[in-house]
Amino acid sequence: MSKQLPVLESPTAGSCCAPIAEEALDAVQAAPLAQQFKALGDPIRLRLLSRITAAPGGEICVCDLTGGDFQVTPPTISHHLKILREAGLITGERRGTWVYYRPVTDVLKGLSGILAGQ
Amino acid sequence: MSKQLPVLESPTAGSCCAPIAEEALDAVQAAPLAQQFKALGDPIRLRLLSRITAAPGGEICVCDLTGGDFQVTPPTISHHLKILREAGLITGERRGTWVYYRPVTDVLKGLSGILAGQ
DNA sequence: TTCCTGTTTCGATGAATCTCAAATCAAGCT
DNA sequence: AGCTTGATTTGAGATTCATCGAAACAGGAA
Repeated sequence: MSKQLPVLESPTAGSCCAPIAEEALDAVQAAPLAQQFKALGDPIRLRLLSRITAAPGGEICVCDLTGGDFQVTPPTISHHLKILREAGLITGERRGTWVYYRPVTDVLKGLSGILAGQ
Repeated sequence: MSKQLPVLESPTAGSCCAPIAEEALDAVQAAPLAQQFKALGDPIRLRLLSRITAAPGGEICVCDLTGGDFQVTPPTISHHLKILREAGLITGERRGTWVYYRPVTDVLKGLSGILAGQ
């Protein structure tokens, strides 16, 4: 379910993507964006994404996440990773025993652009 | 409760603010950021913020929000505006009969920078 | 094959959230 | 004062979410 970010076409300045500052969102446009921001709206998920994005090599093993200083059980970690995955913010891949996650930078940059005001 | 965004000092590249790509967030740093992203994680709030940010003159009257095409009652609109307000994303001011809201652009740009990866 | 470690899914529970109707507050007007 | 309009707050109902323990699944090693 790798839902792509519906980057809004900017009718005026055709640089990148229309931020909320230029034109009001309708219900259809707002729904997927809200899902992505909601995925970011949890301290644990924000820290998980932070760890994934800051990881050297652009990816991180789940074992380095569950063993971390998060005060939650592995099932909870997995639950939060799933929400980030379903929002399209990260992707996961199993290689042998371990599962590796990496950020979807295009989606993150898209959200950033929407917030930027340009 | 106009909570300022705790812009993270970047120890390495001292350009603006440390995005999640550079250093992992700890629990203390993540909490206020999560509150702000959570405030964005609702379609109605996203559309409200969009309307506010896109408003000519930089502000908009609540009467132009409640009368809009949102399929919710005025109390619900007011509830969502309060959440955006408490997250520090907008500010409201009463001038006579009507209440006007405007975005807190610094906070929005701060969130954008955190997502941008630089 | 049988174990063992790592990860995800399932089921349940308590907390948080969204929405509305009713009540309350704020400001202007008669 | 009393009345009207606009906006918020309160209280209640229904839904969603976060978290856990237990179970199931995936892959490697003995």
